[in-house]
Amino acid sequence: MSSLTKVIGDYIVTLFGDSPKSEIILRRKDLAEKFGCVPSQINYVLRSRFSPEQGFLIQSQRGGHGFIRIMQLRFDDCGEYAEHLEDLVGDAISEQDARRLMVSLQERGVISPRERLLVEVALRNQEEQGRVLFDLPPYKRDTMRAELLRKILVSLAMF
Amino acid sequence: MSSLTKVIGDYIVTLFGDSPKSEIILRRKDLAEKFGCVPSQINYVLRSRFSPEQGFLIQSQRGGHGFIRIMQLRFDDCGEYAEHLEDLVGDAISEQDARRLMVSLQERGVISPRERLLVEVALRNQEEQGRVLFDLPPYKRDTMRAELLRKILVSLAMF
DNA sequence: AAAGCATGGTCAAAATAAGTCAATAAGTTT
DNA sequence: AAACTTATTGACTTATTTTGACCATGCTTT
Repeated sequence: MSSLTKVIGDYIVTLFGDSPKSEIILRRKDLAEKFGCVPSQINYVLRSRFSPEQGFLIQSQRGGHGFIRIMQLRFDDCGEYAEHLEDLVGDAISEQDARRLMVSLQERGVISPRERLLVEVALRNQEEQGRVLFDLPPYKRDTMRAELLRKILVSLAMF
Repeated sequence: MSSLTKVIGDYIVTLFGDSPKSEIILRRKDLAEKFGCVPSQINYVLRSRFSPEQGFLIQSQRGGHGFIRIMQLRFDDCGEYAEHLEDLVGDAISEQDARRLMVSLQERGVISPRERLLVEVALRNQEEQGRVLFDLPPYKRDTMRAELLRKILVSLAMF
């Protein structure tokens, strides 16, 4: 039993396959018509299968000549590496270990210096807000750090 | 199947490309005639595609020998550019506006697609935690989003 | 200086198309 | 079968483009 969501998701994936391009453009209305569903179902498909966490970026425009553009930023066979990274980060990670990991990833060319800077800024920001705004205990901050780091690394796990 | 607005916008961009100058001058009436539209459509193109947020400044003059001058903003040093970015983000920014800004920055080559992906993941993570974990009101989330985005963009601008 | 013509600006309506949200429904897991 | 997760729907909201009527401004010619 295949859900409509899966069918539509698979169809979108084939659109990527047809050309070597890593970007496709759709009309929400047309897609909905093609699969005989309400337009908002397309939003659900996109939200559940083509999120940034899954390596896709979406850009859309409403109104006249509206469109939905989906960009794929990820190789398909990097699942193993992503899993490995998830293991490395784990459920909780200290500030120090996080930094060590980032340094190592940068040295191995997995991420660029700018990307590392970006991640560090994001982590520090979260850390500071957790401490100052919500007075979170250290362990909670470690798990939240791990969560953010995992999401970021998995989404970047390509190349 | 491009909108007229996009066609005209693209045409204007080619005008910049033709000369090394960072400034062009045109006649609203002539442009409207060239593309077979009402003159006010040109105003719409300018408002929607050549705003200060998108790196352009516009001067115009009515009457006899009226004209429209479009200037491309350029920044001489990183600090200035960082300041500009901070202004663009402001104290609070919606999810949509943040995404629009990222798209525009990526299209202008200020950030790479990977960097944009990374920022989106970080923003979405913060958004979700603010909503689910702390039940923050929308405005608070907008200010926190602005804070994170400002930190990230400024740090990248300095790099 | 006034009148007239040549430009550009503003605003709002109409047409079009996408997004959100919450109520159900349908599957899955325990 | 209860609880939980995932999928489906549709009413309502928001955004973009196109068009046109009306307004403002600045040369040019009297």
